[in-house]
Amino acid sequence: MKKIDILKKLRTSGLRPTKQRVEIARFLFEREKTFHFTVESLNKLLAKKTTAKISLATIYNTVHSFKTAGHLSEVEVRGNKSYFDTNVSNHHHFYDSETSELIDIDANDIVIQKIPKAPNGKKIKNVEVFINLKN
Amino acid sequence: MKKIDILKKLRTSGLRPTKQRVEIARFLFEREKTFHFTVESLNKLLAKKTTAKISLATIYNTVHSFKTAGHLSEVEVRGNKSYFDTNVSNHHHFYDSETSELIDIDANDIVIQKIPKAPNGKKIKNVEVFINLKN
DNA sequence: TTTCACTTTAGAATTATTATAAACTAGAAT
DNA sequence: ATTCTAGTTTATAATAATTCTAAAGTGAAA
Ligand SMILES: [Mn+2]
Ligand SMILES: [Mn+2]
Ligand SMILES: [Zn+2]
Ligand SMILES: [Zn+2]
Repeated sequence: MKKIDILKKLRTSGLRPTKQRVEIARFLFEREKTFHFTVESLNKLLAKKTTAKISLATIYNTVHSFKTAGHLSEVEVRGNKSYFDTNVSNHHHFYDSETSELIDIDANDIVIQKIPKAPNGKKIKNVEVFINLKN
Repeated sequence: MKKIDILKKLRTSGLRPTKQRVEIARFLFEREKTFHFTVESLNKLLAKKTTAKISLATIYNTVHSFKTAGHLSEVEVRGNKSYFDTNVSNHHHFYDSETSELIDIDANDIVIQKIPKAPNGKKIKNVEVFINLKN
């Protein structure tokens, strides 16, 4: 992903490209593979990777803006901490509770044959599969 | 579920049948259908239902003991609050984000045809499906 | 250069949960 | 029945994750 795309991510999130936001955006989006993270882990990684200091509040704010804009998704998986995901397409996850790690599963790699119909008056928004792992 | 079974739930959880614990256990287990709850919602419901005052700490402790003993399961579903489930068998859920409600889906009502194999050195512990609902 | 809306940040506040430690209670032993 | 004691309850403190607040900083445009 090029720098121009980073600026686009920010623009489409309604965010001005400040030093801090560009650092965060580059760290999140300039990568090949999906990145799963918590705000805590992102904060630590950013502190190691970059010279500039970025406050936790800015990380929370920026991550939420990206989520609202659809550039990040949130994965419900582990207790009382939020997990975020740079993969915003419809997909599934392995979850390794030993390491607290998520691994992507492509939507096409899981095929559901039989599914119940939604309760009265409701519709199905999406289906999420978690495959929990053990050693 | 009879009172004798309630006492068994407590005994098998390593808990003496105190007034508070019996109240909690009866409220959780003397019902036909699955009950999904948070500690907060359980606390409110118990406060309405019973005369005796039960402290929040006791509710947390008792719920955790039941979970450890396998009489309750925890469902990862909504942000930063824990959801518990009186259905401890392998099953799936509808999740209605409008009402924050879970609805059980019998394991047999979802059939998965194709599933990826676990990553190197890992095994599949279980598969959980969430069907998110909208209006 | 001044302006001013937007931004960052430290720290306070809030929420969910867990830990602590003093007062209480159920049984067992006398 | 009374005593004893390990287990229990509870208020409150501590912790953890997140959100809020308000003061200081920044930068593009006037
Ligand atoms: Mn979660
Ligand atoms: Mn959760
Ligand atoms: Zn993912
Ligand atoms: Zn359930």
